[in-house]
Amino acid sequence: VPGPQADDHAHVPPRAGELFRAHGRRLTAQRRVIWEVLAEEPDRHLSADDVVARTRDRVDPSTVYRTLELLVEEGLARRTDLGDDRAYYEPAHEHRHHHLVCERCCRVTHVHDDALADLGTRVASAAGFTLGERELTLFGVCGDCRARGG
Amino acid sequence: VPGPQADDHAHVPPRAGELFRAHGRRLTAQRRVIWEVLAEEPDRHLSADDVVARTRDRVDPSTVYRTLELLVEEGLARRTDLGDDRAYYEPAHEHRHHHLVCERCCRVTHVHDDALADLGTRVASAAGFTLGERELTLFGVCGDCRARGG
DNA sequence: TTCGTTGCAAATGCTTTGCATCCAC
DNA sequence: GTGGATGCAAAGCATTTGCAACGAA
Repeated sequence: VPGPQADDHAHVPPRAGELFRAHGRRLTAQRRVIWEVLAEEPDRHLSADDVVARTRDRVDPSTVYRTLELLVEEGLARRTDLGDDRAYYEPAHEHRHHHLVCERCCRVTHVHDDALADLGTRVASAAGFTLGERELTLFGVCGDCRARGG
Repeated sequence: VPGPQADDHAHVPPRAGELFRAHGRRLTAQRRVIWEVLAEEPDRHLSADDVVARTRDRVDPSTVYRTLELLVEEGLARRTDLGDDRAYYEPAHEHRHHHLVCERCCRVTHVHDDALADLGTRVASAAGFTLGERELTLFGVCGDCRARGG
C-alpha cells in the first residue's frame, strides 16, 4: 500500500489527457484533481457531493459538477443511480458490471455482467424489450451482513 | 368517461380509509384527492412533482410530499426510482413487478417478477448477496420504438 | 492570442420545516 | 375536545447559470 504522499500525477492514466485533448478539451489542474479523486476510489462510488467535499479546498463546486458531467460525456466516468436520489460516479475503466447495494450497511459491491447473462433474453421474450447498456442496481443484503445475524 | 363532477368518493377503495384508520391515521379530503390521482393512473408512474401539478388547486405541495411519504410508509404506495433523479410513485395494489424504462420514448412498462425468476439465485451464488423486495428498474428500448426503426 | 475553463455569486427548483389554524374522530 | 393534518411562508440544499478573469494550447 503506497503512502499518502503520492509525488505527482502518477495516478493519471495518460489516456485522460489524451482523451481530453482529442475532444478539444483541456486538461486543467482542477480536472486532474477530480479525476484523481475518482480514480483513487477503486471500489466505492462517489456522489457528486462526495467529490465536492474531497476537493473543496482546491476546486469550486460548480466546476466539480461541470467536470463530472464532462467525464460522463467523454466516457471517462460512469454515472450510476444507487438509490437515495443521488447520482454516483465511478471511473469507467472497468468492464461492465452491475451494482449490489446492501440495505443494511449500504456497501456497494459488483457483480460481473456474466452472472446475469440471460437476463436480457428473458426480458426480451417476456416483454419484447431490448435491454440497453446501462448497468443495473440491485438491492438486498450482502453476505457479511447476513452472516452477522439475520 | 365521467364528467368532471364526480359525485363522491366512489374511486376510493374502502381499503384506503380503513387502512389509514387502522394505523391511527385520518382520511382527509386532501389524502383522498392524492390517492385518487395515484389510482387513476393505472399504468403510469407519477413523480412527486406530477402529483403536485395535478392537485395544485386542491392540495398544498407540502401536503403532497407529506402524504406520499405516508402512503409509502403505510404500504399503500410504492416508491420507485426510474432514473432521472426523481422518485416515482404508484399504487401498491398490484403484484410484484419490475420496470422497463424505454430510453427513447421514456414509456414505462412492467415485467412480472416471474420473468426474472432465477435472478436472485444467480446473484446469490455469484456474489453471496441476497436480493431484497425492492423492484428493479431496467433501461433499454421498448418493442414499439424498436419496430419504429432502429 | 484565443477560446475553453474557472471561481464567485446569484438564481433555481425541488423538498422540508415551523407554526398557527383547522377538522376528523 | 384533542391531537393529528393542513396551508402558508420561510428555510434548506444540491445543482445550475451568468459573467468577468484566467490560462492551456
